[in-house]
Amino acid sequence: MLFEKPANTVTPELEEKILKTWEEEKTFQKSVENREGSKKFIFYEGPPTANGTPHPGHVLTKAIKDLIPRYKTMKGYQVPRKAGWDTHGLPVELEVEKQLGLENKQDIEKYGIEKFIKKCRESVFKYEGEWREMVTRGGFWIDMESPYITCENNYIETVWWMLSEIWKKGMLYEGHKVVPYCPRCGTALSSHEVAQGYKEAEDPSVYIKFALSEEENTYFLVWTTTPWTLISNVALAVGKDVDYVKVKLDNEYLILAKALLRVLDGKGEVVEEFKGESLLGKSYKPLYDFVKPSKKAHFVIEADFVSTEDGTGIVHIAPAFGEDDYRVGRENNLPVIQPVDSEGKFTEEVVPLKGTFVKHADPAIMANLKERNQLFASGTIKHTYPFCWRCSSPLLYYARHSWFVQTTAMKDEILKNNGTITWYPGHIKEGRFLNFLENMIDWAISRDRYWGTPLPIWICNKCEHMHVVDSIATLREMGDNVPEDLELHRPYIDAVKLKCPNCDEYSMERVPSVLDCWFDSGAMHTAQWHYPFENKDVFESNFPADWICEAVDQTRGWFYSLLVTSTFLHGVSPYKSVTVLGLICDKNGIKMSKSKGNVLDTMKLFDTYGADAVRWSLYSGTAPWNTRRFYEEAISDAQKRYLGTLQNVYSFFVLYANIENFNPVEYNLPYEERPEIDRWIISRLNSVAGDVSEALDKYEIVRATEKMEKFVDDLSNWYVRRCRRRFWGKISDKDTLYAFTTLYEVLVEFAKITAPFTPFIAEDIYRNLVMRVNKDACESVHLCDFPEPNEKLIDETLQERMELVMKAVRLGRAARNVSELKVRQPLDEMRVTVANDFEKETLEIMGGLIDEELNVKKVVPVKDLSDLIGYRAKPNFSNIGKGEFRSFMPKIKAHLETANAAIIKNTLEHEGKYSFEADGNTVVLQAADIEIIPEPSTDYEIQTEGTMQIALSKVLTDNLILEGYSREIVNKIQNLRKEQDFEVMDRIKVAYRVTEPSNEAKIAETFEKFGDYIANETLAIDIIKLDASSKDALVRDINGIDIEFVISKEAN
RNA sequence: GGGCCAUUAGCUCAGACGGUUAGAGCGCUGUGCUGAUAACGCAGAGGUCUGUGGUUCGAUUCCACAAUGGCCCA
Repeated sequence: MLFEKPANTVTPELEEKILKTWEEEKTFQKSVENREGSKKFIFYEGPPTANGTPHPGHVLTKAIKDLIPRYKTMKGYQVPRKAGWDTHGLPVELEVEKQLGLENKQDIEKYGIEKFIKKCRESVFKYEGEWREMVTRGGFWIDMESPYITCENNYIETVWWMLSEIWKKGMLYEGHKVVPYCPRCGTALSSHEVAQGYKEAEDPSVYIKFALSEEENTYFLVWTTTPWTLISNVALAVGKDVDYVKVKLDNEYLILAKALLRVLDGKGEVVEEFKGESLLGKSYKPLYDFVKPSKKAHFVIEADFVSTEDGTGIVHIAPAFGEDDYRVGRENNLPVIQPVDSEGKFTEEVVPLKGTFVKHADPAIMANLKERNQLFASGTIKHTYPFCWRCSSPLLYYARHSWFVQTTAMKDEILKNNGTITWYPGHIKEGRFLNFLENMIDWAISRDRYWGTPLPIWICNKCEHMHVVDSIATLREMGDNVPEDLELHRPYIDAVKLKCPNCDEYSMERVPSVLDCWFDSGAMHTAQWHYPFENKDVFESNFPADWICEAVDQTRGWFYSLLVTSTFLHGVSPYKSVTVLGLICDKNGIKMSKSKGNVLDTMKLFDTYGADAVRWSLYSGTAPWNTRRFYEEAISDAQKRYLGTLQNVYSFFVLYANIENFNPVEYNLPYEERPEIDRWIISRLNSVAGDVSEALDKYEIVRATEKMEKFVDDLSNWYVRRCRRRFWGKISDKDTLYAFTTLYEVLVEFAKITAPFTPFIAEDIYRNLVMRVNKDACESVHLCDFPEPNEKLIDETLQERMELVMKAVRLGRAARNVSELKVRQPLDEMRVTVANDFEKETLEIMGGLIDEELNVKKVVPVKDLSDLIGYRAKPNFSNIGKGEFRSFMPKIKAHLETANAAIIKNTLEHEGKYSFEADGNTVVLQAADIEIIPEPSTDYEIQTEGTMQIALSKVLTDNLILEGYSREIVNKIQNLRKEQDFEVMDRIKVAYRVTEPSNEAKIAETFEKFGDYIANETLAIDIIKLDASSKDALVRDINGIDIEFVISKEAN
């Protein structure tokens, strides 16, 4: 056997075998090395974290991130693919805390930071094995032998260098950030954690009166849901353009927004009206003076977030306890009053409430204000409020000390660089991402935690001199006794003291914070190469990335941190284009998540359906950025629809090629000599090669898969189906040789097209069909070039003609279906309307395909089918019954039924009415009085699609009936051969007997006329008629006539 | 509360720079093929293209508003 017989269906075992070959032959490495010196296509791998198991979402990401680089590689680019691991951060710490039974930071410190960090480091690669397995099994090619790892010294050193560069630009500063803070856990929460904890809550809703300093008996009316923050009030904010009113109520004057007068319940009288602008700068008497403000406070400022939706239009500002408050506080140079400790309790400055949890202090504060006549009204409000996802404590927005990168100073640059990025889908660029960038705030990069890149900031404990260390070398230079094998993590690095240039002693200590791990991953464009300490040229030739791809949750994550860090360091975006992937949901559209228990086990899917099927199901169907429903049926569907069909064609080819011992290398047949249908499928192949390239160049993956599925369908269900007989012949026959050659070429080239998508089946086809016969071929399909469409072989006209033929066949099949005439029953003719000479010509040239497929004697092109369509006229009874000729109804009916309906139709169309004589009267009927019903000829079945109409002759002549018997007999004998397990090439003897004597004549005539045909088709060397029933006989129904058959193998 | 996205057949999804009759796969019903065969083909039924307004000769497509769902942010 020249070729190995492929399995009927794709098996996961085959994939395992191919994986082994790739590993042994280092195919992936070669695919990169072979392109040394070629133009590069730069791809950056977003680092996953290996302390969690891979999720179907990761499989989608990996699948897309594998397709494009494979494609680009085959297109001639060199595509290095360095893997990466994200290793720092709170999730790692939480995992370890859980494992050790630690509950909070105090526990960790008690346990010991050094031990804790060691555990974190061990935990980081806990699931690396599962990741590797998923990546390998899926056929995802990425270099996991030399990944970048964010917790390695080299990586950290580059990050330090980046931070010091930012510092040198004066854009690294120390400040406060209002963060959602859990007072019980003693830690700030990330936005992701906060989002998990929103709950419906009931809080106080109070209206407070703030007395103006300059005007007697006049008050600002202010609304708040957090009375405890009033102690920290430093300002009131209004909208500049908002309308405010002064209302006289009893003996007091209240100021509030005009639009919110309703809070007074219609009481009082408006005495003055003005814009918010005129209130700016007015001072008022503070409610409390527990803490003396360090700067000017207690006056009216302007803020853009003041709304007139609720409240009073005057907003109480406490910069320590609100993000907006903090921001306007900075803008207006207001003091921060922070009399609350890290457990959420008032400090001793607030004498009467000292030690009280702030939320519990609300009633006392309200009572106090009421006593002082400063409480206008109070009630409660239901709203959503964030709670700690771990312990359910209400979160406080709390100003914490933090280090910042002043991203706002680079905002214009960052926006400009976003402008250079091509986003897929485009709306992210101008929508979600731009929106996020425009609301940019400075990046709080410090975390008061343990397992992370330590901030390289040292401050002198004597003179507060600050230095940001840019390298290990500097550290050694400035540090005291830095150990040789220094580990750059806490607590080791904390012990390093630097020499203060002012004080001339080792009095500089590192600030205790670690770095936000988003900065780590965002630094990969530079840190993965340990630039600038080494690899200068490598960095330069690998920056920026041509393309990156991650899921939509990275918009505010990696996409942002990459862009920001690169804008600071290199002035440009680190990626030119980015594909944003949608969420993975289950069959019911519910997000797949561990907590919901609806996560599919991808390894199991790989083993059941094969990685190719999983991959194809992820590429096809819907665009990558849409949410994708991922479920088992979708994968088996992809397998059947695409891979199964392709596999079928492939095994069909091998079956017959082996019988004929067809060796493709022995032939080189000119295309122009081949039959039309061969040139057609070759033309289609070349079109598809072009279409797929065009689509992938624009990252339009679904469009590529659509074209490929259509091609495979055409190949199987038209080319192979129509050409089956050709493959049964001998290759000494040219037509058969052409067929083998053509199908061979198509399969080989198509394997290259599908290689980036479904690398396993592609490799199997290629290795079997090419490498077994051609020792000089590339040693893997993945080392081949992607097929370039050969314009000379694309024959648009031919493709158009074939479309027409297929359409006619479709209509013919529909006609047979409707009239219940199976294809085995030969029919006389099919008429096909043609709109022009091109169509007429097409039917003349290619009508043979239609004849055969539909089993009709001839295909006749016609201008129209008018001679086959008649009409029937019928009175519209309800209409006529209402008119003046109602008494003539029986006459009208009789007349319309007998008259020539075509003439009536014509007359109505031209004159709008129709009249005739009845019993000496003229009956005049309007168009609405007559229904014209088209009545096709009973001899033909008519079908229409677009402009094409066909009429299939249904008339069965005696001869056609006999021929029908013969086809049926052949069919039944073939089945018997199969039932009796005869070989395809076995010669047989046939004996038959008609059970009903009255039918004998018909069958005798059939054998007389078509006996040779029957013998030929069934490889029968002898057909005899039996007179008596035989015990071996099997009865078969031949179009209503029972015949007993006895078939036997003829000994050779 | 804000931003973005989606809403097309029973289900999963394409699509149309606005134009005769809006497509595919699955499912369903019918049927065919039987030298690719525990595979496969074909046909049919099935749609007020979420709703309401607007622009237009013409809107499922463009615009506005609304409803529902999703994501992100508060």
